[in-house]
Amino acid sequence: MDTEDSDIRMRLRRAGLRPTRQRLGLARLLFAGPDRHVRAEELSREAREAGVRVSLATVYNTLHQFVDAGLLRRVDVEPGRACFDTNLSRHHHFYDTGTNELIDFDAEDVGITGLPEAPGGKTVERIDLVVRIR
Amino acid sequence: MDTEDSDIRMRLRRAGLRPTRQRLGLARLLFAGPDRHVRAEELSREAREAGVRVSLATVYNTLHQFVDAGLLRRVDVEPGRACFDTNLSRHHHFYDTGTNELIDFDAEDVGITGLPEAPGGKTVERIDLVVRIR
DNA sequence: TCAACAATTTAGACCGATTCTAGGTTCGGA
DNA sequence: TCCGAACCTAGAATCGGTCTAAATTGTTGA
Repeated sequence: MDTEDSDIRMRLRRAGLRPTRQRLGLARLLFAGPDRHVRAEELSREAREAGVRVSLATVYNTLHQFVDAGLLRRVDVEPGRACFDTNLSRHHHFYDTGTNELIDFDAEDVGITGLPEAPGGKTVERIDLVVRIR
Repeated sequence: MDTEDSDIRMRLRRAGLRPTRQRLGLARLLFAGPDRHVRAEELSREAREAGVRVSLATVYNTLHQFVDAGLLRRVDVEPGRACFDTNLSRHHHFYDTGTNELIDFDAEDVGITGLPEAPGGKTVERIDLVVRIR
């Protein structure tokens, strides 16, 4: 898409990131289509298959820059490897401990009561709910 | 402690684990004193300092065996490394994203409503709540 | 008690995921 | 067009963790 493309360019610009060939190629893979969870190695393979020439190091760099820019969210549930989530809305996760699959669910309907104050006068940044299923 | 020691011996026995010098030494480090969070590398260092001769491989093996035996719980919040928790009661965690520190809080007072059904007819194994603070 | 055998431990090799390094490339403004 | 900063890259290095094969140690039954 052309509108999508210039949208991405603008979001990168706003984050102080030059819209390079590599970043645009990866962004297209990430943001075309529905929300998804992806790992670096996997995205690297997809890029290769789609003819986007980009090194693995750049895939890692780009994913982290996108997280810092608020284009992606990082999810830590699996031990020893990072997962990146294109869904930026308030949501939580089911985590299937058998298949290692992550499934989003909307946070709007979820209510959490009885949380204690954050210790040491710290500020709550985010609340992550992981429902482990089997 | 002597009573503590024979208690640990018994719990290991019940789990089908021989109470070896290494396992007893690590168990003493883990379970003497208040509840704690610990990583393998750290426990290995503590053992060395306490004069408990045990290889890093055995520390890893033992931690996993203790988790399987229900003596420890594994916590996954930090990317790329496992943390083990001696607190077996129902509780959740504050996670200080600045210091990487984990702080327990009781789950008894916490209420969670509006959770969707587990997808695919799966069973809910556990619900982990991580309050990220800064 | 002790032989015998399974469980355990170990050093060190190995692994996958990720980061680092150093040098070459490209972008964008003057 | 030229320059400097931002960027990309291959390959080395690192990190947490696992595996392997051989030595050691518990346990058990005679």
